[in-house]
Amino acid sequence: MYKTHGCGDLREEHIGEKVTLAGWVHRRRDHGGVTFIDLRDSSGRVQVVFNSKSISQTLIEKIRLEWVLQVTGIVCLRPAGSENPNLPTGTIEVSAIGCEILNPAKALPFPINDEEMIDENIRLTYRYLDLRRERMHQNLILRHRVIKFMRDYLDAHNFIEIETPMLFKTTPEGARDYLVPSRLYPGKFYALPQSPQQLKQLLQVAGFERYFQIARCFRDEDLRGDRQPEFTQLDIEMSFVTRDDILTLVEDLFTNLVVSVTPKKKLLFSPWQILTYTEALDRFGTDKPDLRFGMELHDVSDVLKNSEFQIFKNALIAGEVIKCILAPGCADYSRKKIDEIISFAKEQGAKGVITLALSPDGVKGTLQKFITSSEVDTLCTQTGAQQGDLILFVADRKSIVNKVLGALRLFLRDRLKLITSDAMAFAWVVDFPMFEWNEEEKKWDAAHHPFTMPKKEDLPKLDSDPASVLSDAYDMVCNGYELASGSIRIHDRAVQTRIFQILGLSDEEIRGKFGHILEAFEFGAPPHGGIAPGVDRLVMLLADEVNIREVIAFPKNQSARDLMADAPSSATDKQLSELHIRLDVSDEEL
RNA sequence: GGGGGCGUGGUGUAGUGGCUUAACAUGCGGCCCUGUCAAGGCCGAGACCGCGGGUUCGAAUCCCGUCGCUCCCGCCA
Repeated sequence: MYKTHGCGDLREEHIGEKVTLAGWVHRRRDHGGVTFIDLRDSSGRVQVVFNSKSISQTLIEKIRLEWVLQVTGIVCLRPAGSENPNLPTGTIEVSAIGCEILNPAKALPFPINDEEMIDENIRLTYRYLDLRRERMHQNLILRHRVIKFMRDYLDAHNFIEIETPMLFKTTPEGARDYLVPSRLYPGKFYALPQSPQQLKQLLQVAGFERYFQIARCFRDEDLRGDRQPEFTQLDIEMSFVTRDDILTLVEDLFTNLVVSVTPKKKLLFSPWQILTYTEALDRFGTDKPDLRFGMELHDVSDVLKNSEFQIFKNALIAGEVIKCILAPGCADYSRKKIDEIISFAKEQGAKGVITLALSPDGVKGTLQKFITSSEVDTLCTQTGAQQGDLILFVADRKSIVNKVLGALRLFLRDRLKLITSDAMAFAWVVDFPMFEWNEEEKKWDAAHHPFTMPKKEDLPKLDSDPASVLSDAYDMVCNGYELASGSIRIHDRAVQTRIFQILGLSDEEIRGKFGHILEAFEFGAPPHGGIAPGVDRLVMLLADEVNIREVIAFPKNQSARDLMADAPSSATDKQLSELHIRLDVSDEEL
């Protein structure tokens, strides 16, 4: 080893010891006769003092930030008054008696000893330097602890971790697959898994009643702050369980994880709330509500059913709804602030936002002239609106109203700073619809995925009224993010085949794409179900980050490129020819 | 595929029609300095303001296009 101790591990108990350290120059303070260097390694930092005649002064003067040094010295108590209370090693220092430069460093493209926000382009190009920074170190250490906790917990609960292949099979449903061309089979492709869904179900057929995996998943869709093309799930599947068995286990896992890994986080609900999908949409306008604050949506179609206000009147005649949220204490909002709200709502798909301000000198806003005082009274009673509140109405189809007000709720959350830091509001959303109508392709899509078990009581409605069929699917949500999605699965060939048919797959496609799993169901498949919490998103929340790139060592940028390695990149003609691939792109595109 | 924001020395910012020979901090190079911890002091190098076109007597600044990054919508079973 190049070192006897970690820089950050030295304490007063080491005083008098001769130690050898190795690490990076975090900061240097050159006073001419004496030079201080803060040496950093993965354990932390310590101040090294160079004032001995035994070390060449010209050598020390050359040293710059991020050079890699090996330093031998004596651990000393710092002179009285020169302690640094901001450093765990602040009461001691290492008086150098020898120093070797292991590797110098060029001038850095951006500072490492500083948490200044740097352009993402540059950070990602020099990701290995970005990761040297304290914040990224802490994030990746946190990620490690989270994953270790999951493994330990599940191991203690008799789960078996099993790896499943990355090279698997493309499926017709779901996200766009990443395809991998096959050299040995011209014109054929593997697909990288969107999730190990089928494999974990087949492991249940195989008798592994409690399976888990820290599983990498791939989806070739556009990126978002909380979406990367490859991401990590804690994949869990269990046999002979009902929905509540899984919810109970996962709730216990996550509750203990947060308490133990990030004790400063406060769990707002224990036990967690359980909302139905319909309830979540009605009350919060989304199936992944942020429950850290109230500001619920109110359906006021009834209160305003006799309104003379043309927009409301027309909406109600068309069978649409009028819903509102209250912006507390915003009755005095200026035209400009209200315009910001309206333009945000329009981006979300609203035709507009109708306002009513309950200001001390009477009601104001768009509705002022069109609302009776008894309507105002009823409105206040029903919504809890108070003097000083601004009421924001949207009238439209229910789905649009929910989407817009749900987004507006989050907009106001940030604008009005409504959230307590460190709050974690976990909840379950259950009873999702089985199918969603795909207007573009005029067919039914699986709302969760096609292996989800419809609710038993809804099975008879599969043919007559697919829209009303609910499924045994559930989401875990937290602070406005979907952190996990799961379901009880179908384990019966006939039901599974029926679902594929409703989704518009031909018998041939069903046989070709899913024959293996259908056949497996005929060999004694146990009832089973599972869930897959997203590791990146969870760590992101625990690390107080707003982008999952911050908790992934080498992420892609928003255009799905790796700026450090410059991927994706061209393949050679030889590679392509071995893969039996001819390109259909112009030279400029290459 | 669509919309918003951003793009100025290595980095972070200021400058939004003439005061600019583009400013400040930090980093970089040099000199001084024996107790600092974001050390300090002095000196110096470093950006034709993402790129292309236009308006104007005059453009970092206004307009158009384009590229890149980012956030959002679509998409994400």
